[in-house]
Amino acid sequence: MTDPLSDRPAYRQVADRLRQHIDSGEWAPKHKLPSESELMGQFGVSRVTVRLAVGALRSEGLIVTRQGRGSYVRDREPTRRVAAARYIQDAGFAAGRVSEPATVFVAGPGDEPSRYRLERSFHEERANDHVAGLLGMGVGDLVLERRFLFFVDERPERMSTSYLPLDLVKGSPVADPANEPWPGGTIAQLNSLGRPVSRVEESVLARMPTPEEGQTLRIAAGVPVLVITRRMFSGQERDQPVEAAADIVLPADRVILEYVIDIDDP
Amino acid sequence: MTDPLSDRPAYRQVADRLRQHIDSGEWAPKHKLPSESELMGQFGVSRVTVRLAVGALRSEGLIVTRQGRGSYVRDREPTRRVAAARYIQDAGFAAGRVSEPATVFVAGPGDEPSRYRLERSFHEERANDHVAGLLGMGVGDLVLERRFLFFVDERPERMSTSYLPLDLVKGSPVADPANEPWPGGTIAQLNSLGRPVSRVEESVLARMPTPEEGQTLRIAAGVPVLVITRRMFSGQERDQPVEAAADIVLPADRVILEYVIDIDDP
DNA sequence: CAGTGGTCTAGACCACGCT
DNA sequence: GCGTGGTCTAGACCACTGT
Repeated sequence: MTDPLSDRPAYRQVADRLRQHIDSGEWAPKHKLPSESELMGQFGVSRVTVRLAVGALRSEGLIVTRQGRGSYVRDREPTRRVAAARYIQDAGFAAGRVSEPATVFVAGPGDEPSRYRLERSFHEERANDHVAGLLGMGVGDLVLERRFLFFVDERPERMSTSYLPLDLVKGSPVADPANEPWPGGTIAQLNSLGRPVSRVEESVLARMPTPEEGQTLRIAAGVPVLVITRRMFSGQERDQPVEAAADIVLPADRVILEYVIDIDDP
Repeated sequence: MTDPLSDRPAYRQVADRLRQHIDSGEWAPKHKLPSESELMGQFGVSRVTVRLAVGALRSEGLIVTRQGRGSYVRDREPTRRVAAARYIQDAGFAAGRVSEPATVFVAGPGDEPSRYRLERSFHEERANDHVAGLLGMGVGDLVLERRFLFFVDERPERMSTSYLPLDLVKGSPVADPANEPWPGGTIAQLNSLGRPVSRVEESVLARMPTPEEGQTLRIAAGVPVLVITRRMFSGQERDQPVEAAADIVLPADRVILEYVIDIDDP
């Protein structure tokens, strides 16, 4: 029963009570919540009120709801740790100092189901404001735009759009989608073009997914995306050229980003 | 008017149409949406349907709604860039090589309104699983737990809980809340204890805020938080001790994190 | 005061998932 | 078939914001 004398609206009271069960661990992940009609009876409220409460928990990312089945405490799926150190390993691989690149792709389709899978499409485009700003070039300059959709175990796990100056890659193997996935990734590709990467800059933000992102990456309600904007530089001087840039979108319930900041006394 | 023949539910059709106006830029930030009764008339649907549509846009972080006033296209507030390089600067400051720490606090209250403000509370606690794992100590070991709430221009902007091994700081100026804010932050504090920081590790995730976080940090609906888990190390060997750890919660609409990965050939 | 969104009710029909 | 959530309606009263 809800307390009609309380200032707190009924749907919040219901949400609070359900949240307690979840936060306390009494209802573990995958636990099924009472059905809407059961909640109507338990709390003596209408269906709309129950649905407001359940909707609030869904927006908080605490539960998932499936039509015809019910609402369940969200299953915290195993998260992949995405370490920035992978760039260092890829650079070592590209230079021949390390035997393995950071990410191993299984190119499939083979007889075995492939653990990793990649969709991609390449287009020549003219740089808009955003891209021109990233690459340090002029608006309207030609770039190779590459869209990738990366799966792990048939789950979409990363969506990215990458930009390369067209005059850098035109006619090279890098511009051929058939060469993807390329062992060692973009760093190895730039290395093959005679532009060894010396520095990578990433800026990270989080927001709710657009409807399209939600659909493509199969993101549940109440789950944000992490957006990484990445720039790669070669050479040691200031005002280094930007060799490549990318916007990377990751479902936030499946990844943790890891960074190491070394503090070296000079 | 909505299309009743379409498979797409009426409330989604309404949301789609409103979203178009926003995505196209036709409705700029701060633009007022039509009132619920106007939308009922324009689309020929009931109020519940209108509210479902508006609620969807709110969950996507596209609009904010204020009772008695209306719904508005969300104003993208200026974001603060939080650069990991601040640790390097703070370390330089602590070592006396750099004259300014990365962050300058105005301790207020003075006659001038303070641009930065800090609330803090210190407690001695026993490490739970999470804290023990972070600091590499045993469960139940004593730690100094410090809670900080950091404001910029009277807007809450960061909430953090920091952990230090109690035997490291007990009786030192670091354990005295009156010494906050400490120029150069935790890095300078560890330096003063004879533990110069050589490496910082951060892991970053995003999720929706808990109701408490939403209230404390004044986060609008549809805005996630970035959560940084930070560990600081001193010394050069492997199996270095963890000198300090912190969980940092940031509203995702106000910050962008920046990281640099240097790739140095050995 | 009028206009706005916030909450809530009772009732209806539909679509999906499982047995 | 039955129970589940998904969508939708008409109507009501309240709380807040501004004139």
